This record gives sequence, C-alpha cells and structure tokens, in this order.
Amino acid sequence: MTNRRATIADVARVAGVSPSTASVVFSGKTPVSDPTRQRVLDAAASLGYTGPDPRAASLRRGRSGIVAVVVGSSLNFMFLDPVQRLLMDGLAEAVAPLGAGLLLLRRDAGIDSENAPTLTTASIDAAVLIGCDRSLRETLPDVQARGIPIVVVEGDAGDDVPRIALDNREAQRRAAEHLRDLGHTRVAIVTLWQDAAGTRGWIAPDADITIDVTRDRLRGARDVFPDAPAFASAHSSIDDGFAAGRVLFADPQSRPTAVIAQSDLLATGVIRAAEEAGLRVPQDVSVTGFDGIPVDGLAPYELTTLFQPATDKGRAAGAAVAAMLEGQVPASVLLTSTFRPGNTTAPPMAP
Amino acid sequence: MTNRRATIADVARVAGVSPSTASVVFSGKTPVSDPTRQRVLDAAASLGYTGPDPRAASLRRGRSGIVAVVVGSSLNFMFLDPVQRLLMDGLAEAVAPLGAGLLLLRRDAGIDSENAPTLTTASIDAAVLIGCDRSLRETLPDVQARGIPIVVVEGDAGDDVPRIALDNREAQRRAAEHLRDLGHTRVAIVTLWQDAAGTRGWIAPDADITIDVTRDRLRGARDVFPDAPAFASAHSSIDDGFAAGRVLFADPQSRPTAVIAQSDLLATGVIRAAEEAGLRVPQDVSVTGFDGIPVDGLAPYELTTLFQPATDKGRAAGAAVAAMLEGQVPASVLLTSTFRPGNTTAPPMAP
DNA sequence: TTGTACGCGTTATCAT
DNA sequence: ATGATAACGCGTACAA
Repeated sequence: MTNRRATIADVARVAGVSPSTASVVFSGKTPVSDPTRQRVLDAAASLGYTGPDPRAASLRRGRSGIVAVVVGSSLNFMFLDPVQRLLMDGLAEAVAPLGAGLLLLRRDAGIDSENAPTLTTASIDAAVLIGCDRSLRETLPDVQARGIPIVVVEGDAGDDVPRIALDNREAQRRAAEHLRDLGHTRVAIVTLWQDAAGTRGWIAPDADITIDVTRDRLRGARDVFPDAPAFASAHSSIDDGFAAGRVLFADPQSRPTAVIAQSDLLATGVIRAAEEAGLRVPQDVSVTGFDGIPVDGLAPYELTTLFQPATDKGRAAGAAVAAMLEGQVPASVLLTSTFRPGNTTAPPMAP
Repeated sequence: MTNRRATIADVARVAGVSPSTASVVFSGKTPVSDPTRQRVLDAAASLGYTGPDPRAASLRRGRSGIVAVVVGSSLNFMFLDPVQRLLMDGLAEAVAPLGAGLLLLRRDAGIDSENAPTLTTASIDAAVLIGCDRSLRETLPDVQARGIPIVVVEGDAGDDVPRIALDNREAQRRAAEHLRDLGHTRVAIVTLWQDAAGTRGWIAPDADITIDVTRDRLRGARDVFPDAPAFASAHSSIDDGFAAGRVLFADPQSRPTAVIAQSDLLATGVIRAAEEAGLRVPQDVSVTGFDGIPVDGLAPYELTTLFQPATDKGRAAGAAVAAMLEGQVPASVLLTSTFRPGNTTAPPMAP
C-alpha cells in the first residue's frame, strides 16, 4: 500500500473519464453532464481526493493567488497604528475578489534568518509596499523583471511604480492655516519617524528627511510656520507623543501655544503631557492631529484633525493591483484628507 | 521576438551546461566549479533570468514556504489587541528560519467574495489558527487530509490538533484570590467577547460560553467569587472597557469594590470610567487586568495584572509548525502567566 | 563535477 | 459534453 496522495489522474481513472474532464468538474470552467460529474465526485470521495493541489494549479495557471505586503520590521509597531490596520482591512477586502490573500513580508527579513522568504523567492502575483526605503527600492527591478506588479502606498518606489498617496502637504498646511487664523504664532511640530531607525529628538533645520509622509507633512506645516521647531518620535503612539509633549512643555517661558502633531495618537500623547504640565487644552495649548481615527480613550476630547480615508487607501492599492494583473497600467492615486475641527484648538490666550 | 520569460533551461543552453548544473548554481545544493558557475551566472544575466520560478520550485519541492494564519474577520480589531500583535511577531520570527512567510486568511472570507482564498485552495505548508469556532473546525479534516499541519492558539480544534494555550483559569483565579485576600467581596467581571458576534451585555448566569479564553478566565474568577456578575464586551479595547465600567458604576449603591477585567485594555477603560464616576483607583475601586502589556497612555497607573508571554505564544506556535513539518508530533504547549501586582488594587474602604 | 531522464499535478487548447 | 495532448519550470536520483 502506497502512501502517495491521490491525484486528479487517479480520480479520472477510477471514474472512467479523462483527466481533463475530472479537472473541469472541480474547476467548473466548462459544463459537465450530471451523471459524469457524479461519477467523478464519487471517485474522488472514495480516494480521499479533496481537490486540486494548489501548488500544481498555481504552476499551471501562472497565478498563485498571493499578494505580498511588505511592511516594516515589527508587526507589533506597524499594527499599533490604526491607519495601518484600516489600510490592511481595505487591502484584504480588495484582493479577496481576485481570489488572493495577503502574505506578510518584512522589509528587513533576513536579519532573522538566511532563508526568510523575500519578494523574489515567494510565489506571489503582486506586491504592495507600505512605504519604501532605499534598500527595498534596490530589489524592485528584479521583482519587476519577473512581471510582478508593484504598488506603493505612502512612499516613492520609482516612477514606474504606481503610488497610492495622500495630499499630506496640503492637508497639513490646512491645519496650520487654521492655527494661524486663530492667532497662533508660537507653534511646535511633533513628527512621525524621521528615519528608518526611529531616532527621537529635535529635527535639525536643514535635515534631509527621507520618509515621505513625515517630510511632506512637515513641509505643509512649515509652509505656514517656516520656523516652527519639530520633534521627531519613533512610532505613532500615545506614549511617544507624551514624551515629545513633555519636552515641548518643559520650559513654561518658551512653550508653544499650539502643537501640530503628525498623527492622532501623537496628538493624544501631547494632550496628556499638557494636562500633566497643568495646561488646559485648548485654552492654554491648542493641539491638532492627523488621521481622523477614533482614539481609544481620548474622550472627552474631540481632536481637531485631518481625516484621511485609510481604508480607501487599502482599497485603492488593491484596485491598482487588480488592474495591473489584468494588464492595465494604473495611474497613481492621490487621496485627499478632510479638515475636521474639534475641541482641541482655540485662540491663544492674551499674553 | 517572443515574450516568453527565460527559464533555467534557456540559461543552461546559453551557458553550455546541463539544466541540472544551472539549477545547482542557484540552489547551491551541490558544489560547482567556479568557471562553470560564472558562465551560468553570466548567461543568466544576459537573459535577464533572476532565479527559479517560485511556483515551479514549489511544485517540485512540495513546499510553498507559506504558513497560513487564520484570524478573525477584521484585521483592524484583531490587531487592536497588543497580545495578538506580539503573537504575530513571535510567529513571524519563528517561521522565518523555515523560509516561510505568513499568509493572512480571514475566518469568514467568502462573505466578501466567492473566490476568496481558503485553507484548501491556497498553497500553504501549514496553518496556525488563532482561536477556532465550530464552522472553522468543520473545514479542518479536509485540510488535514492534505497532510497540512495545523496548530491552534487559544482555542480547541479537536484532539488531534496541537494547542498553544495559556493557564487562563488558574491565572485568573490568582488575581481573584488576590482581591479576596485584600478583603473584597463585591466583585464584578468584565469579559472579552462571549460569542463570535461580540454581543455586549450582562452574561446570563447559566450562559454556555463557547469562546475558550473568555470562558476559562471567567471560570477562574468564579472559582473564587461564584456569584460575581459578568459583563461581556465586544473587543479588547479601552473604549469597550469604558462602556462596561459605566454600567458597573452606574448605581453608587450597588457598585462593586473591585473589577476583574479580562484584558489590560478593558481594565484601562474601567479605570477611566471609575475616574469619570468620581471614584479613585485603587482607594474606591480596585481593578485587575490581564495580559501584562504596556498600555499606551495608562500612566501613572501600574495595573495589577497577569503577565502572559504573548510573543512566546507565537514562537511556540511556530516551533510546533516546524516540528510537524519535519514529521514529528508536537505536544500541546501550556504557557503560564505571572501575577504582577501594581498600584490599581487595595483593600476596600470600610463601609 | 557534470549530464541524462523523468516526474511533480494540473489545466488550456483544440479536436471530436 | 468529453478526450488527447502538451506544456507549466524545476529539482533530483542516478549514471558517467
């Protein structure tokens, strides 16, 4: 008695039909007469055959039904960000109709293990990059040479890679203008990561920031407040915002009257730091966020923020992938954020 | 001019070697003389060949390098839970040496789309189930018939499926004993989801809870406080804990002097609700959590909680998968939680 | 160290 | 509605 698993050929033999007919019974690509179908199904059942081997089907079809998502190194920090979570949901939803699932690939895999899977070694039909740094960009030509569609979200992967992006600069500028219109002049900025390492601290005025989101939002803020100091955090988290806020509010003399945070989580942390310093929000300090996501436990504040369609970003990435898989050349997508006033901004108090 | 992609056979032909030699140059399974290797590499470069097609390699090897992770429906809510995030990190880390990546599969895919990928249609080497409900359990025999190893984390998928579990009941009992030893008698419980739908509300005394984590922790608490009322939330989130806390503290007369929350996030929400109700923690109300994860923005409280090795859960699942792929039969793993006293529990005030 | 020969399991195409 | 044929691209005994 052999242990070999039954194949569709075995099923066909037992059912007394050709392999192609048996195949069609499972794929449903072509009509099959009821009696024939039943014989094939019975044969399959008697052999314990439960359907085509996905690996063989994948080779034959030239499709694996897998879309890679290249994320930062730590899933823990990556998914700490609600925007990323919603993005993933939108993406999952958008690739499901393609019959595809999401394969998580870490950008710097290989530090863990020599043979960690990569964009070139995994059976993937397409790849979605969440952000894109230099080292990743260098591996892309190989992937593209294989004819694998690539889409990048919130990043720049070269001109031939379609982007799903946000109007980060314009949106952030709107928030800054709002503060300016309220009368603020002493404004500080709390930014997202300024580099892959997540170096915390004041950003040098002439710093060349390579993280697109961070840079673009920073530019938007400085379009209005050119000299506003900026403090970089490592992650988009309340704790990081809190730490940054403590620094900003350390000196009562020089403290800002308004803080532009590059994410809602950071803004929440800044608010906490303000409270700790005995400052009232918005009377003593105004705070703006970015993202427009519900922050767990932020009540009773309602953040003045920019709402971004995070789930739509994922959906757009999925749609772009779908289009490319059908041979089309999708254009980049620029999504827009909506300014949403809350109760965390107000005019500065008279000095 | 044909558009066909170059194959390893083409490379071999151009290099003037046999296909097997060319193959070996890429796989490194067998030593190859330097001159030969160079010729192969040159030929590959000239043809734009960037390595073996993963799909074909996968069929030939019988391995795809993909481990499925079956998660709940919404990635957003799933990854809201820090425990799940750490679990995923541990899992990713543990499967990387296998050359495997993680394929996210949603439990109820198919509501989105007919042809969403499933455990049986995707090219996977193994599957890790995060929790397991009845409908999922019913699909497992098909998967097992294919010889695909399955591991379940925090759930019951049948006796032949190894489990990675926590000493939920014992651990929760320890927290309850702690409260009892402090002198508490009026204790309420805030639980995780009581069913797949996430029905919020008081749990009927005779309710038959099918979610293992929730049930086991509830039992642990009731081992000490048999009559403690329990309020179920939908997600492990601060907001859900806040909502539950509001209910618990609604009536000043009958309010509990201590609350056992089944997660740290829920506990945090309960604390916020207590503050809102004008209750001091721990003087007026004691609160215990579960998980031992850093809660973003919880400071200055330090939760009295049970620390669970979340990352290790993921690592253990990965190790079990690795063992099964090598033909071994891994035993189930029971991890233990550690009681960690904080500053959120104290004796009840004299009445 | 290199080459030969074959099979992995399926499915698209075309003919009947 | 069904069947014959031919790939899909690779890896690996085994022989030389």
